[in-house]
Amino acid sequence: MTEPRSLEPDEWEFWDTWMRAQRLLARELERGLQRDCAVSKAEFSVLVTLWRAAGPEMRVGELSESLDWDKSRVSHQLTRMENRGFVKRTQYGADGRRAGIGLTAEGRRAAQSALLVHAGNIRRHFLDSLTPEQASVIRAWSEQAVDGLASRRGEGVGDGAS
Amino acid sequence: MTEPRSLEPDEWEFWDTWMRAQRLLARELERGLQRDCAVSKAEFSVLVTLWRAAGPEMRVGELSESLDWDKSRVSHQLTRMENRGFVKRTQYGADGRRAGIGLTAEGRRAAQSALLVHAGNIRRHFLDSLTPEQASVIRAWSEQAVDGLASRRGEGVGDGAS
DNA sequence: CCGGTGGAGTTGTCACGTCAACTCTAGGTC
DNA sequence: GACCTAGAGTTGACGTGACAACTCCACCGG
Repeated sequence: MTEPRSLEPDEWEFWDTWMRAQRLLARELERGLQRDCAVSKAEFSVLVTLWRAAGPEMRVGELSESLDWDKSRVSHQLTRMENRGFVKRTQYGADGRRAGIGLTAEGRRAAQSALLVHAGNIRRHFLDSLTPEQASVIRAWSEQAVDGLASRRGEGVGDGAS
Repeated sequence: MTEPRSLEPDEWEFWDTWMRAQRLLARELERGLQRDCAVSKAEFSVLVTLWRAAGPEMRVGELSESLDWDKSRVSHQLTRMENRGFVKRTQYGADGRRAGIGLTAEGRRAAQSALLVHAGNIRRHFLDSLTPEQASVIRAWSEQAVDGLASRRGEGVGDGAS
């Protein structure tokens, strides 16, 4: 009974609609960001993470973990953003080559305005469309889904034994 | 009051968790497909669409519309899949160069097995994790979101004036 | 001092996705 | 017939994302 049986038409339709909704929402938000701020979704994530960070600098590893991105992905993204002038890499130790990552002035400016625009779009396209009941149900599902799926990747949750 | 004000920390957390859940779910499903069937998400979409189609052939335009993908995206994807041996392009008219798209035998085989595996994964990671209440709320949200967002792209819904 | 091992970052390669520019054909219009 | 336009498909450039191979340095044991 555990073997995969195909889905009912009803279930397929549910799944399709759900995926489609996500895609449309993501698309809309990305377009908004691109149109109003000339910033991509990936750039936005990096900008905001750096902007919200405690200090003026972050290490690539921290960024990678905080974004839950592959390290190489972060590195590639930083290269592009360095070319655009949003971030700069600085040396860490004397001769060590560990790089610190910091926002440039333009990066800070972009982060601020993008954050504002994005917040507005999230509110308009998502939060405002939810009834309180929907919000609480969806919130609950999200949390349980993250728990269930994240633990599958060895993130050290629910390890149990000390 | 319509001007974008930033989100409350509470709302940001909600949004982050929700996005994270989607990302993890999508990642898990894509990995499953890749691991068990050696087929990517994009390939899967094309395979299934062609497989479910009425006739043995489809036009690029139909595929594009059915998937809600850019035509150039479809074309690129078909080129890759043609190289992999999943689909083939055939000529349409005598000398006209409009291409018909069809599955190869291997494409049909891949479509079948991928469909089965994917269905199992969707059930395991998504459907089975939902309480009936969550299912109905999420379904309702999806539908309303698709309506709201799709109309924004001139898909001919709710145009009102004749 | 030498070799090994492991963590941090980078780089290369390839698939995916978007946009704009292009080609080819068909169907007007004169 | 010559021109023009519209639609269908393709192509190229570029940003994005995943994965594996690589470089550097630090540390550890001999």
